[in-house]
Amino acid sequence: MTDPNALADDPLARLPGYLLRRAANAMMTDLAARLAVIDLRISDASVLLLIAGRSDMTSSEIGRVLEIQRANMVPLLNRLESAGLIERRPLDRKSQAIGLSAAGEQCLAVVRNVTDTFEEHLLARIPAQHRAHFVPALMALLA
Amino acid sequence: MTDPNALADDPLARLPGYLLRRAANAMMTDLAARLAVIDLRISDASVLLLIAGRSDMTSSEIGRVLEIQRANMVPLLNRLESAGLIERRPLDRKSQAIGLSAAGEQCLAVVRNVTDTFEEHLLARIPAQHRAHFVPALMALLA
DNA sequence: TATTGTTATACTCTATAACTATA
DNA sequence: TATAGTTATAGAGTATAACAATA
Repeated sequence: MTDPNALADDPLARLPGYLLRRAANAMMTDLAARLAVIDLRISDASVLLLIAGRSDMTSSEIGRVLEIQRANMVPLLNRLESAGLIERRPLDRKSQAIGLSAAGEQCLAVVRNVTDTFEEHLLARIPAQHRAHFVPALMALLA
Repeated sequence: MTDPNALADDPLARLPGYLLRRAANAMMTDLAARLAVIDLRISDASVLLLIAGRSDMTSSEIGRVLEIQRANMVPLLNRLESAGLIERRPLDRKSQAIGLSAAGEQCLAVVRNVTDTFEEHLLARIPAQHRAHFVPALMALLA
C-alpha cells in the first residue's frame, strides 16, 4: 500500500476497461485544472473549439455532436454567454445560431494553446512504439 | 449532423484526450448497464474484485488502491453491507477489515462473469494490430 | 408531427472540511 | 501526531420528463 500510484497491489491494474477509466479520469483532471486557470470547464472548451470558424450551429446541434443532452446545453451556453464568449443569432422564431463573440475569438486562442499543450503532454507520456496505435484504438471503441 | 456517432463533423474527433474521454464514457456506460442487472455499480464491482480472496484490507486501504476518497467509501461499503455482500471484522478498536460474505463470494462469481465478458467485448472492438498496444499506452498515462 | 429551447428534477461521482476516537 | 471511520456538504456531469412555441 506504499506504492504511490496504488496499482501494484491492484488485481484490476491490467484490465483494459478499468485502465481506460482510470486513465481518462487522470487526464481529464489534468485538463480541467489547466482550463480552470481561464475559468472554463472541459465542456465549455469543447463547445468553443467546435463552433470555431462557424456560426451556423444551434444549441441542439452542438449537443448532438458533443453528446451533451439538449437540456444540459442550456446552463452551459448561458454560462458562456454571461462570460461574453458567445452570441445568439435568431435563425427563425424557434432556433438560434451560436457564434463566438470577439471576446470568444480571443478566448479561443488561449483555449487552443491550453488544449494543444495538454494533448502534446498526453501523447508524450505514451511510449513511442505504442503512440500511433492509441487514437485508432480509441476510435474503434466509439465506432 | 446525420452521422449516427456524431464524429464526422467534430473537429475534436481525432484529439487523443477528447477521444479518451468519449471512449471511457461509452465503455463505462456499457459496463454500468451490464452491472445494473445484478444491482451493482462499477465502484461496487471494483471493490468486490479487489477484496476477492483476502479479508485484510480496511476501508481506507481499499479507497487508496481504487482511488476512492475515504469519505466516499462509507456509503459504498454501507450499500454492499446492506446487500449482504461484505462483512466487517474489527482489527482493533479503530480499524475494520472488509471481507466477502458467503453471498458476496457467490456474487463475485457473477461479477467476474460480467466483467470478463465486458473486457473481452472491449478488446474485441479494437483492431488486432492495435490491440496489444492499448494496455501499455493506458498504463503509461497513469505512471 | 417533430423539433427547439427551456424548466425542473434527480442521481452519480467526486472533492473537501471537520469531527471523534484510536493508533 | 498521524490515521480510521464518519458526517455533512458542494460541485460537476449526466439523465429523464414535461411544457410551450414553432417548424
